[in-house]
Amino acid sequence: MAGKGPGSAGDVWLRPPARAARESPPLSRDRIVEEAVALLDEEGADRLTMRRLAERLGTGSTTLYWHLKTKDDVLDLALDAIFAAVEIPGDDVGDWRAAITALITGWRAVLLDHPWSAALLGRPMLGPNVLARSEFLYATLVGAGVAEPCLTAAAYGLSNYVIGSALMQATWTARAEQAAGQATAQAAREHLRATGDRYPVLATHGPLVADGDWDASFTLGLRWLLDGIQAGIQAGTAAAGEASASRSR
Amino acid sequence: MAGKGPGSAGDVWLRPPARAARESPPLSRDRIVEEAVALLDEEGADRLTMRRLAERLGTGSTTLYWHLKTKDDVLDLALDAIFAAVEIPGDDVGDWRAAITALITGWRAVLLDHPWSAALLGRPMLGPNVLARSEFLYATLVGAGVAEPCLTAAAYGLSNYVIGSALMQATWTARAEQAAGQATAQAAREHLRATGDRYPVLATHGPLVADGDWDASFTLGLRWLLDGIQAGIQAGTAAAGEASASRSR
DNA sequence: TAGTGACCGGATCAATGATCCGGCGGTCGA
DNA sequence: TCGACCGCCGGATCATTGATCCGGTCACTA
Repeated sequence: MAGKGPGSAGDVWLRPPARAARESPPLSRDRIVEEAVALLDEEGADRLTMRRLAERLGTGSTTLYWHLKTKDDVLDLALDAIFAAVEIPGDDVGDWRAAITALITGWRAVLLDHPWSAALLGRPMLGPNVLARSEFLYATLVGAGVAEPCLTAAAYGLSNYVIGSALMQATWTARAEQAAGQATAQAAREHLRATGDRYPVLATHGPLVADGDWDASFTLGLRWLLDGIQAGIQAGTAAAGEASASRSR
Repeated sequence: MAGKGPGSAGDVWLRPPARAARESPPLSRDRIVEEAVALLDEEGADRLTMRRLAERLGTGSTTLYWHLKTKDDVLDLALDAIFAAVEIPGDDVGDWRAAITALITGWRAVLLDHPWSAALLGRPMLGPNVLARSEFLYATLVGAGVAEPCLTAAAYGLSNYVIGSALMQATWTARAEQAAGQATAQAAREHLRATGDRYPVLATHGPLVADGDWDASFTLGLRWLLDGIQAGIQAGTAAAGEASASRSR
């Protein structure tokens, strides 16, 4: 009743302190994204709200919209931000297989470190961090001699494989501290056992019966893909050599 | 003003017709899911709301909650429902590679036919349709002689590969009639060209510069995986034979 | 004929994404 | 030195959405 309107110069105590008197810097886009990642890590994707994010930043929720257009921006930026942790192999690693293995492994580790990221993979990833790592992937493949029919297939295959693997594992793996995942996996096991007569092989050999070694399976599949790519290189060079030989003849 | 309260027996014209007089059956869970799939196909995932779904079904939104517990139920059921269209190969197909190729290809086709499904892959898939196809996958692998270290890796690798591929392609592919996807891809190309100096290889060989042949790349990667699995079989039998030989010796 | 249970929906609630519009305070030019 | 501009902030508010309360209708049965 005493107020003359929103933000009117009422009692000093009701006004926010001057910007200079605050401890925090003036809220950059980077700070928002950083806090968003922290919030996502701690509470999961469905708990990320503009209000909650603003609260953690000590600002009003509407302020965020000055730095970002929509909530999707936050998610896109957060998704790209975590890829900064993926180390791009230097020139000191051995062959191209080692380099790609290192990159893909790091990619996977990041996705699993931030389980919420798996659900966001269904959006265009055009951030600088992601692009830089894709650039390295392509460059390494090209440097290894992978030619165009196989090049796209190799890059796609590797990317899709990591993404799919991380998505699946994040779906099923229960972070030790979170009970929900455990409950889901447990219920799934139960469900499978209950209907075991309908799915005999799944009930015996399937996943979930005893969650296998994700890492080992991933590594094995990755090796298969790399073997295939390598075979493609040799076939390509052989064909090229053959062609040049026949041409010179 | 004339009404005595919600649902009170006012004018006949205001009351819904008797159930028997209606044309549609009494709204089963199956009918809801069927309509949900149609709605998702036509308008996409973000346009699926309980109200809109109920409206299409000619009922009130609250009625849906008698048949389903939450909206997630709708999504889970819809996701499983589309897999009914994946044909499980019969015994007449040739070797195990042909059978698995057929299954995986069908799996992929379904995911691409319903682009909204890609975004839902991050949830436990325990529906009967999905389980039946996973059962077939495992059974075929076991029948082909894939032993346990490779079995999990093979099943996971194949599943993850399809899922990742479909997710990526659904993200980037523009349905011809939808402008949004075209615009995104176009903007992405533009973006890549603009920052081409930072990503030289991507700008030349990368995707997006000229969207490659998704099908061919997918097929190639699938062949690599199958080759790896096949090699695993032979190595496994060789090792087993060796072990038994050394044991018998 | 009275009662039971499957099925339906208007009104309503809380949470959320997004926007309107006004306000502060530092800075820059005159 | 002063006043106008601009980058930055936020209270109040709106529309939408998922979900629930509670009462109503109807077919069927005893």
